[in-house]
Amino acid sequence: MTTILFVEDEAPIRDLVRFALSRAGMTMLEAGDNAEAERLLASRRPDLILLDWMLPGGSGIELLRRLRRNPELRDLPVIMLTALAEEEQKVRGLEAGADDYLTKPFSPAELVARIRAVLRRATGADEQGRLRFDSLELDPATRRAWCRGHPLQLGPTEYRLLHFLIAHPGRVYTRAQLLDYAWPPDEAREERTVDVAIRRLRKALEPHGAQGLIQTLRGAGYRLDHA
Amino acid sequence: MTTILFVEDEAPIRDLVRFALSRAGMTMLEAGDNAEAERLLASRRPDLILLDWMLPGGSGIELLRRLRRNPELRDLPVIMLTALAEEEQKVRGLEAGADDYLTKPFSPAELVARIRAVLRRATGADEQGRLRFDSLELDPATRRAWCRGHPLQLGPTEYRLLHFLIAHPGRVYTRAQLLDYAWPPDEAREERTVDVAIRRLRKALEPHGAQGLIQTLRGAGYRLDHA
DNA sequence: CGGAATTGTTACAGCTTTGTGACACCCGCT
DNA sequence: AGCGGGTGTCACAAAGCTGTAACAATTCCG
Repeated sequence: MTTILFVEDEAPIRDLVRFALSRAGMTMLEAGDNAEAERLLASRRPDLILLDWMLPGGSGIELLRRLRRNPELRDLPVIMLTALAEEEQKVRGLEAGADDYLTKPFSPAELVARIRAVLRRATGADEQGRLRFDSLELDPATRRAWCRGHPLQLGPTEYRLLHFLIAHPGRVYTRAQLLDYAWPPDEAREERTVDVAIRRLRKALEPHGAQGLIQTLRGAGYRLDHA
Repeated sequence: MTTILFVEDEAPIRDLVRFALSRAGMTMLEAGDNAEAERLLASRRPDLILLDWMLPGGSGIELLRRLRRNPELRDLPVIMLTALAEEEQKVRGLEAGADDYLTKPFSPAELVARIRAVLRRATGADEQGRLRFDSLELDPATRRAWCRGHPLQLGPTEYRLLHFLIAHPGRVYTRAQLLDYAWPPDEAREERTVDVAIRRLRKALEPHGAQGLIQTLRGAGYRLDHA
């Protein structure tokens, strides 16, 4: 489920956007100001941040700057919301690292379209929101995955792991990173847990002729890459 | 047959639109004001609402807001009609959740094009406004549902749940989302409530040979999909 | 070549999640 | 007030996953 954090002080606009998002199959986290947003980000990680420019107690750009300095949150796509009269600030927003901007007033369809576009850029999904790599395909909306067109039977952990890997193909991740990114953030887990999950995932791919896609880098971690 | 509800107080414009729609193979329901529109919506479900901004006895936006709060009607696409002089109000229409708007005067071709575009984006109901998936069929207008032609005996909750699922087939929804979308928005409910409702719905489908249509995704939620 | 470190593989116990039936409550109807 | 259908919650049963440990295989390095 795609989760959007909306930082906006006016409640009616929040309601409206929540409605538009829910119709598009997304859920919304809300924050009324920067402080609240940061509190929220400490515990939850949305897929995208929708940030109003004008906020009580510090403008949105401040939050944006702080985000970009935080290694954990740096990759979060941000869409800035500006009123028509604030045209010039839009520029500053983009300079500060926003991925896109939207001028109020906007249509729900436009909002959703922008969000999808930005997310597509950020995650490498195609027009339908599907992720693809080599002979693999994964659809977050239906929570299904295929290999050469054959549906894969994946448990929750295997699915999350494949989802993460396919969204970041080619990169090497240590076991610790994978535990961070593809596991629920609850408690501590043995690093070898990852090995077993990788094994289970490989086993699920094998019967469909996808060998060697998940590579081991001795001493470093794992990587999804062409065989 | 696509049915459009046109809420508009000026008869000449109604005639004009009725003509344009009939040439495009659509039928039109008419209402002169909000009250009449709501009376109509109680018994019939159009595929789209064409809503004039200026109405005697309450502006169109009021109806729009009330629509959006009604779970049964929330998915109905709405196109707002505004006069050129009301340009700025169009903004408010979109903010209230209209899917598109049209500025008077407009050409018949433009009207039909907008309607088609919006309908394409909206849910996949057929010409009679019925929803279908696999062996299931559901008619929002009469609030009835069938499985392989056999009428289903559903309580209100089961009906709303099936309605939502069949309108969004294939997608996975968490228990929290289902509570949001298929339950009255009153108060808090236990998430396990969804399990029980799903169970009751499954039980209602079973006798008619529809097993496995409602799938459980461990750790994620439920999904309506081909077995 | 031998040993150490790293990773692959398997099995299993425990735990979390879900299915299921029962029950009490609410509400509209008679 | 009594009745009955519908709904939310709880408790228990069942199923499915997952983490861990233990052992095998592989790689690395001297």
